[in-house]
Amino acid sequence: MKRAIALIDANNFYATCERVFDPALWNRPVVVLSNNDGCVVARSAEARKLGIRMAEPYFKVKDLIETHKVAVRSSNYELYGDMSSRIMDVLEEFSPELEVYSIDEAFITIDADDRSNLTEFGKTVRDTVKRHTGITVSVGIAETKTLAKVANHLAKKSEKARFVLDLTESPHQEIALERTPVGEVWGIGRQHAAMLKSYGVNTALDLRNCDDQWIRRKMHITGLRTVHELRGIQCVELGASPNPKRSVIVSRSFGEPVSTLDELRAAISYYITRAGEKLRKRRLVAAALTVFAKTSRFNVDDHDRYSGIATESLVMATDSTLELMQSAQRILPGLYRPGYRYKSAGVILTGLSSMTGTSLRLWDSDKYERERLLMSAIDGLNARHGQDTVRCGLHDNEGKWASRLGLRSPRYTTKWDEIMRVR
DNA sequence: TCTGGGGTCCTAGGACCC
DNA sequence: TCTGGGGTCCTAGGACCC
Repeated sequence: MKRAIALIDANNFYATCERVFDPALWNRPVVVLSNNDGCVVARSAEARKLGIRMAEPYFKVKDLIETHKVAVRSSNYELYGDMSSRIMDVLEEFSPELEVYSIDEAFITIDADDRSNLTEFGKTVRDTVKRHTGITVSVGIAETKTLAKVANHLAKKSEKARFVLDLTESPHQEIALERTPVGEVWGIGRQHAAMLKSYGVNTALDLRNCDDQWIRRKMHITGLRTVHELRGIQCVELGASPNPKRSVIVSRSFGEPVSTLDELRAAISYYITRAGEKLRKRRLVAAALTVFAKTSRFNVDDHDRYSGIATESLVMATDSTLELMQSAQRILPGLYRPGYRYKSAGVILTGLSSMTGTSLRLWDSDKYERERLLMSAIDGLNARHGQDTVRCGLHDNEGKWASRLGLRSPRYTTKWDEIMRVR
């Protein structure tokens, strides 16, 4: 049986989520901002046309936004996450093999014996997702993930083809590759794109025709895989779903810069709390913890720039917020340097493995068992009464470091008191 | 004044071992 | 003064992704 891969990717996902719950936004351009209201991370088609670019700092486009009455929202990840899982539920019905690649896209494998039907299949997928969730998706179909990405990219630009493109037939494939700038290929970032262009490799087709040895030398094994994928040779397997996570990261940039160790302690406490919740939700334990704090990367003067990082291996892998917090507070002073204005910080948990009970603890097992009961009680209370109703630690939950989230829409689907009202 | 967050994979280089 | 070879494991940092 011949198989093909389809990439399904939501169009302007965050902006469309906002519109689904606030139909007045359909008549206006919409942008969604990142945490701390820092950058534009999603734009409706109209906002895109105004020249607002992806990842552009908000303050740089504020005037443009006001002039054109663009609707602005802070990120509402609870809402987007919930909409995302609804889309994935629909996709799962179309294929047993589903890889959720990001919040707004997924790969599925499909039976490609009857090639004439692939475009129709794509349209059915798109229509069904639209009907069940209100979200429009694009569908790109090809022999490998990288080619499916190319197909999806072109499908997005073609409302006429109703956002579906099948590239399994080779003449279409050549034309598509020729129209795709090399920097738009999945896996080719800014550095590699610039390098390739300096050698006259400008399109995806040029890249496909490059010499293997040369690619290996210039872009290592990952670059070579990309080139093979463009030739239709599958190198990037469909990930098992859900693929196990290798790290948990919680980091934020601060509302305002902070300078004292105490303020950093409070921020790190908050991040550890979030990280512990993530660990327990995924039923994982961590064997090592990293803490970092940095000044703004936009500081011009070298003397104003600093980035401190420290890692500690934990004697026993843990998911206890208390243990993680003790470790983090222990190593934080080692990376702190007075005299800097810190603009962001975070924690990284690594050495993850699944929770298999506590019987392997050689010592402190009673204490750990008590902490586990405590954690699950706290998680339960917070789930019912709201985040941080009960929390661990000595530190204040607010401060200059807290992020700004001034323009967030209600969490319509996950919070009872923010549910939509129909008058 | 104001510039996101959460991930993955790969490589180089150091520590350490026999 | 001369100064192996092969291997593993760990970490830091780069490049990339959405």
